[in-house]
Amino acid sequence: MPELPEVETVARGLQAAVAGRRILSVTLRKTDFIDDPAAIERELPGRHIVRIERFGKFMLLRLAERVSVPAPAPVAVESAPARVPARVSEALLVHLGMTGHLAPHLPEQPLAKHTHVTFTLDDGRELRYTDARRFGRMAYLAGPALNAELERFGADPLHISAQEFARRMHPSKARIKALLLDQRVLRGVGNIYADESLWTAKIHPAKIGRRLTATELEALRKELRKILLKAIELRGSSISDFVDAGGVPGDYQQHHKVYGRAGQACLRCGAKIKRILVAGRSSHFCPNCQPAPRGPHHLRPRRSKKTKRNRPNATSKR
DNA sequence: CTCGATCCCTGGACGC
DNA sequence: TGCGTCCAGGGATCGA
Repeated sequence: MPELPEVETVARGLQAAVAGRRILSVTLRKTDFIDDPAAIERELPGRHIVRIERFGKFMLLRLAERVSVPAPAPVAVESAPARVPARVSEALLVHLGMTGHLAPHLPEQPLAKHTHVTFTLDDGRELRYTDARRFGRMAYLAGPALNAELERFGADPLHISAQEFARRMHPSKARIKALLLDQRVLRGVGNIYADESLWTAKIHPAKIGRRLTATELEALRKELRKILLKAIELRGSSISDFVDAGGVPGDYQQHHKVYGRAGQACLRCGAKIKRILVAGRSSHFCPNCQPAPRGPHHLRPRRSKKTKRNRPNATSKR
């Protein structure tokens, strides 16, 4: 369930483990979660991984500029400025989706099931990406395309100011849960931390953004930040199979107050925690501490759907 | 603009 | 033990 704290945990692990390494070669297997597989095969071999950053739920593996043999200038023009190569920022974007893992391995370690990408590193190890459900995403992006991609996303919830938070949340007619999950508004919040922060701030998930008071908005911003920082400290929540880059699970799931506790007693007031669908996601809340907004349309029970699926194996673009 | 619905995908839980 | 069904959810997309 990689959300901001889990991705931060993995990014820190990778920063310690593989920053500075050079990629020697790339092996792709299933590629339907990769924007442009050929670009990865073409651009990554030979490149240094300068550092690993988190951007929302993405990891950015920043790549060093390609070492090019400087062609001697045929004519030295005395007044010409020194030829400075244009700095083009380049990165490999990795989104872990629901079940993605990116971690270094020794080459003799057997390939885990669903290993779709292997980067051979210059110290002999392999950086492997596995993702059973392939809800993740991988893309090589450079220059304007990289900037354009990053600009699609909203503010980092760890660093957003009170004013900016209110500016993004308050005018909206959307439900607060939908706003928290909308990566164009805030980048990095997913279902777990949305529910946890709404419970702590005592706000009903179906409340409309513009109906939140200034006090509620600020409580929400502060609680969200506090919860995310605590979760980072505990290396994330391991509720399915999340592990960090070293294979270690996180501990924050021990601290969940509402997520996954439907039917159990609210830890504040003892009322029974409910679960409803808001913005298409199961949302856990205390009906007593987080009173429903006015109107009958806020308390739909979760539907039980039945769907069928059939789909041949894909091995191309998205 | 915002909504729900639908799809993608697989492993795990559960009922029989 | 095995099979069918449901469910998890981030994100894209589509029509209302």
